[in-house]
Amino acid sequence: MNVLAQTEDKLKQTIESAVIQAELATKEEIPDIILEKPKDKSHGDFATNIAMQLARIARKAPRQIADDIVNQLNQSEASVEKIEIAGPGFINFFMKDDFLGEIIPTILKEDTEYGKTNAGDRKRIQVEFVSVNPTGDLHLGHARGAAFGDVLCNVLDAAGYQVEREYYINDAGNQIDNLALSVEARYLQALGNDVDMPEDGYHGEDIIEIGKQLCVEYGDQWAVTEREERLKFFKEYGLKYELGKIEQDLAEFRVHFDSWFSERSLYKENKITDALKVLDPYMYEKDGATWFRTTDFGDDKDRVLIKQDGSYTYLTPDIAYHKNKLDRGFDQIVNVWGSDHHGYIPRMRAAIQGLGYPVEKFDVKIIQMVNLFENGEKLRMSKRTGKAVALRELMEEVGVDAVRYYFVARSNDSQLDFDMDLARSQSNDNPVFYVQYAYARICTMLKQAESKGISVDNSFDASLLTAEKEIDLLKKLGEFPQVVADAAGKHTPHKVTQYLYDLATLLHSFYNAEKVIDADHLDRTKARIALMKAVRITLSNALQLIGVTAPEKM
RNA sequence: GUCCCAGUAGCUCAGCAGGAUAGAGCAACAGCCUUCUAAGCUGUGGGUCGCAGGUUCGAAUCCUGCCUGGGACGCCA
Repeated sequence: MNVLAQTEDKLKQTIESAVIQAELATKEEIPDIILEKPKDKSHGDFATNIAMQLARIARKAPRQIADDIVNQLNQSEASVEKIEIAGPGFINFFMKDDFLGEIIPTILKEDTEYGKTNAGDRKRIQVEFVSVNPTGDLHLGHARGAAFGDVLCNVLDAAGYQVEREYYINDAGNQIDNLALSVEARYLQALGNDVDMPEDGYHGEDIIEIGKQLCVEYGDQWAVTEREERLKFFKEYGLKYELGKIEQDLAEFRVHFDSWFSERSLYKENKITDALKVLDPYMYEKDGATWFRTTDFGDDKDRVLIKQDGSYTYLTPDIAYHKNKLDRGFDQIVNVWGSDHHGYIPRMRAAIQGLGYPVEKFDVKIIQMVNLFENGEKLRMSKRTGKAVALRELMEEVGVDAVRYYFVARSNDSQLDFDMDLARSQSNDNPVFYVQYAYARICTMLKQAESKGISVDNSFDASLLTAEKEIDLLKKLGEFPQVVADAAGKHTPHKVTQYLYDLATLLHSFYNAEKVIDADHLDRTKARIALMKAVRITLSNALQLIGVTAPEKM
């Protein structure tokens, strides 16, 4: 249940009927009533700009309209304590604090469910993310996409969407052939031969490792085998090795998928030719290749589907893949892509439309670059040079909690500077510790209470929570379900991180201002313990959403 | 040349389906531990919201142009 939202809905309805009763507008004319939480506490708990919006319709001065509304408003029905008209015509509402009394019991009752809503209306949404080619290690940029996608899914799930997480495996096509050739070269090198890497080869350490491993397992067996057969085997071997490593790294990063979709299955099940049949009206032959007229759908140039040599471009199976996704009946499919793929969006949008699907179902989240800093200097990362900073390295260096926190703390379309030293530091500079410390602090207090024989059951008198810091905490706690729903609806998981930080700040501030355990005021102690339990639950649920641990002791 | 993202305090970033005096952290400065963990708290200073127009009662937020930084513009993936 969402206590705050209920209060808000009630208020909106009351305002609307006041507007109608004051004959300022008819029911059809009234714009959506917008209630905002003013930044400044002196502007009340909620404010609305409805009087300004009605100025044109009612043909009156906004402040006069505001007066009329206030005169018609049934205050007690909406639990309003006080109303003020301010500025150009804002109506500020100061709510009775009694609704706050419901917050703690709600949280204690809902426990791990607190924060969940049905805002998403059970809509089916699929999020495809990471989908890294199985040709090398996951690096920084992938990790950011992984963290973003994972938290987005968590948030969507909590907001009542039916979420499916999918990883698209590029296990067909050129890059996999290159993998086989690279493995071959490293294998032969491991046997002591002087062989050059292929031009488009993968130079990562991992391929060297595969070469050595093959050498240990098979000796020179594959060197004397016919090349075609050798490459076929190396392809499968390399694929399995790389994919295994990716899956393992992701698991350690606390990222799991509901399905791993193989590009090869598209070939096997003729999905590509099926898709091409549908696109046929938009296809034409030129220069010995087959083109897709994406310009019909706003792309800046047409795209090749079938190359001169008869093979598909990368786009072609990807179109079939997206057709397959949409055929599965999702209300929305979300793709999380690195910023270097943003130019790919127009042609995929064209494909969606060419396939006959509404383009609104297709959404892409672009993840901007990550710049890594250590000792004040920028570290380069490049898969080709083999000097990539791998996710694995990062997890070992700074820990999963810090990496995940930093990666979801920022909006996906801002570039991110990741400071290794800061993420590693166990100091108050580090927001991860700051938030976790709030949780640990509460755990300590509750243990303390128990050891002093103070019962921590759920009976308490909410009316004893009247200190300013207590009211602030209660209001913040009440916002949580809306924060989650908002993060889900706007695809902005970083709002959860922000909320966590704010809640932790209020907790620390409260902690320094008020004493929780006080043998001389047992009733107040019990009320504060209940408050602490509610904060603990909310912190824990929020941390769970971003996939960061909640330590009981630090 | 075209397209995408960013430009907000010294630094890193929120805020951007228009709203009141633009926020946070770090850094700087000044305080707070005989009291539940000082990995904390309290306070002070710090801004032409890249620039210029436009729309509006009202613009950091919307529109246009320009500037700067990053990225993308393959019959690569």
